[in-house]
This record gives sequence, structure tokens and C-alpha cells, in this order.
Amino acid sequence: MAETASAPVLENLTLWERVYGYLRAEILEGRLEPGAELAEVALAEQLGVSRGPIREAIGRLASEGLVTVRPRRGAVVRSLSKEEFLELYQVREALERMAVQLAVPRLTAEQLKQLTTLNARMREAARRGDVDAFFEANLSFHALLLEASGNEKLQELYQQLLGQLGRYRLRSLTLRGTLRRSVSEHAAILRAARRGDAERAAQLMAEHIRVPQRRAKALEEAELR
Amino acid sequence: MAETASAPVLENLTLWERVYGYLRAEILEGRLEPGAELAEVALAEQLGVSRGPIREAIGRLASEGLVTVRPRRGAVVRSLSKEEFLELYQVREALERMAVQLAVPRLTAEQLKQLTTLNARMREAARRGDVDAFFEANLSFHALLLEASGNEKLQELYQQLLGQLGRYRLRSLTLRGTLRRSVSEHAAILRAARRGDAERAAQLMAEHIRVPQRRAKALEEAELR
DNA sequence: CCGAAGTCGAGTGTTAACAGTCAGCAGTGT
DNA sequence: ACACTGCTGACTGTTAACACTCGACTTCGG
Repeated sequence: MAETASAPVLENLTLWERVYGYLRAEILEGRLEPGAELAEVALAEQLGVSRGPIREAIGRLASEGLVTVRPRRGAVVRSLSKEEFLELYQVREALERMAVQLAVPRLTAEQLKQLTTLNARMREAARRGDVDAFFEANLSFHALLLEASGNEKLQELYQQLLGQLGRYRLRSLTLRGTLRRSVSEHAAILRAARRGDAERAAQLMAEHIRVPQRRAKALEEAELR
Repeated sequence: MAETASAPVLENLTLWERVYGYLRAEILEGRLEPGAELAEVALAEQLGVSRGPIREAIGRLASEGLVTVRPRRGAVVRSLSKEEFLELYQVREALERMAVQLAVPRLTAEQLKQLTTLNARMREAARRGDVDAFFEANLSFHALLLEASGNEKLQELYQQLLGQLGRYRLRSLTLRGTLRRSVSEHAAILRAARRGDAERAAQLMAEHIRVPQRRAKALEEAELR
């Protein structure tokens, strides 16, 4: 799972944990698409383990919402309906609003600088039209705020949520105008944060996250990638 | 296995699902206290199944935060430190604030009436000093708001969170003055809701949930029940 | 040609046994 | 008395095999 190479940390993970990490990465990085079936026997042979650890890994993934198990009929990679997608986005809004509110009074000068740098990188990527670089910096920006909240449970739930949402990317979000708007919304959040106005920053973040929601609401089911 | 008697619903659940339900109830209803060990062999014998389903059930509970598994050293019912308790409460604040914001524009006259009735029941229980009745109505009040939000994922996470938090009850919350204050905060939320002022209602709910947080923050670790 | 009952196979749910690990304890040496 | 080493038992992690379910295909009757 994203091995930080050259780390001779002796891998003391149990088998099911490694299977879990493998499957999770396969799903999050899109090699297993929504709807794909997870056959226990096939996976067991492919990975060289028995079905026990496979089942435990799949159970865990199901509990986190990445796969759906239909009792006696096998597991499939979960696919989200438009309604489910919107619901998850509302939860994200709730969590991230709270994260900002908690983070603002705790932000160090160093963290503020990092956030500013990340937003500058996004502005630059938007100017070049480099969508991938934009989204990467964007992810870091939001992740840094979550980290700065100091609430580990909040971070954990947020990461889990992103895992489910991240596989779906709205085309309309890659428009250049949309990218630029996103940058200026971030800037406004940072201005409020520098003033120490947590309530205002949180409010702006909530509105910022509502933008993709409105876009998604206007889409047909099929357009959800 | 913990059959809800006189429910002839043909139980088509798999074994591990029933074990899961049994253990979950044991934990939530306090028969298994935080720190208690969950020995696989003992449970298997006690419930008349093999260790497989037991392991799957425990894995699921771990994923939901009700138990902690220490690899190769068994599972124990999770106990929360003061810091973890506070973190979870902040997450609850985030979710419930969002629930109210979503619920207010959707509330039917029927639901508003139910909420008013529940709050009246709480006022009456507070007057009598009937703490149990108070908390029961209080739970229903909050649950109804979550339901009215129309967001199933939000409800699911909320219930999961309550499962973790519910086992710890702060003594200071049972003081009569605290109960009365809670009732009037609910009333204020309902007034804002009737006006259709979602933002204000959400704000009041957030503050309402911050009260127990402040109480908990002032406590020593041991006093957390 | 169409529908219903029967059969078969693939795959999941469950079990029992094997293998390895960790905590605790006894014993030895300093 | 104390620390360290090596054993032992209990328990978890994993495996392979058995049992049963459900879907798909075949077959038979109308």
C-alpha cells in the first residue's frame, strides 16, 4: 500500500491485512472498476493464499463502503448512484467544515505558508491547464487542513470518504474557469483563516464544497463517469 | 442467539451476521464492558459455532470502532480515552449540524409536531427527575432530526458514532439544571426550524452539542464513567 | 414455440485441524 | 536479590475440505 520505498521496516502484517491493502489499492487506483466481481477462489489462487484471509479483507472493505457483498452471491466493487454520491458529498461538507473550524485557531505560521504555496501551485496548474497537477495539489490542500484540525477521527472518516468519492470525477470540474474559481475560493478561505475568523472560514469551505454538489445534481446518472 | 422473541421473521442471516449482532448488543447494552477480552475459542464454544464466523464478526466490530484488535494478541472491547471521546463528539457535532441544516427545509408538519411532543416529554421527565425517560426521549429527538435530513449515509455514521459514545455517560449531564437547559435549547432549535431558518437552527444545534464537550474537557480521565 | 420443473455446477458459508507467535514462568548464573 | 535465557501452554492466523445455496441450463409437457 504505497510503500515508502527503501524502508526496511520488517513487514509484520498479517496476510489478510496485506490482501486488504492490495485490493484497496486496486480499487482506489481504478484497476478494479465499480461493478467488478471479487471471486474468492480466483483471488486466493492469484495471491497464493487461502480463502480465509480473502474473506476477512473483503469484509473489511465492505465495512468501509468500497465493496458490496450480496450474501451467498459474492462481492462486487461498489458503484455509487447519483443519490449516494450526493449524500456522501454532504457528509464530506459536514466533516470538512468542522475541520476548518477546528484548524483555524491552531494553524501555525508554517502550515499557513504551506497552504498558500499549495494554492499558488494550483493557480499555476490551472493557468497551464494541467488538470492532474491541479487535483494533486488540491488534495494536499484539503488533507493539510484536515491534519491541522488535530482530530484524528475526523481525518480517518474523511480519508475513507475520499476513497469512495475519488473514483468518480466530474468532467465539468476540469473546466478552466472552474479551476480558477476554486483557487480564488481557497484564497478567500485563507484570508479568513489569517484573520483568525474560524466561523467565516468554515462557512466559506462549506460553500466551496457545495459547488461540485450543484454540478452533480444537474447530471444524468450515466454522466457520473 | 438473542432472538428478538416473537419475531417470526425468517432469519436468513449468515452465521457471522448473527454473531455480529449478538456481540454488538452485548457491547452496546453494557454487558461487555470496555476492556473485556473477546477470546475466539471461548466465544465459539459458547455460541456453538466455529471460529471462522467469530473472527469475521470481530473484524466487522473492529472496523466500526467497537472493539480493538491487537494482532496475535486477541481482541478487546474498545475503551475510549478522554481525547478520543472528545474527538468523536466533535465529529458528532459536524454530522448533526449538517443534519439539521438539511432537515429544516424538509420538515413536515407531522415531524415538527413529533419533535415538539418529544421535547415536551423531556421537559416533563426533567421536572420529575426521571433521567432514563429524559435520555430516551432525547435520543428519539435527535434520531428524528437525522431521519428528517433524508441523508441515509449521514444517519448511518451518526448511529455508529452514538454506539461508541453512548456507553459513556457523563454524571454532570444528569443534573436537573442541565436537563432543563437542554430542553430550552431544543425549543430554540424548533423555533428557528419553524421559521425555516436552517442556518440558525444548525448553529444552535452545534452549540447544543458543544455543552457536553465542555463538561467532558474539564474532567479527569477516570471520571469518564 | 413457450413455460415450468428438474438437474448440474460454480461459488460461498462453515468447519476442524495445523502452524506459528507471544506472554508468563521456571531455572540458571551473576 | 536481580537479570537473562529457554521452555511451555494458550491463543491467534491460516489452511484445506465439506456442505449448502443459488443461478443457469436442460428437458419435458402443453
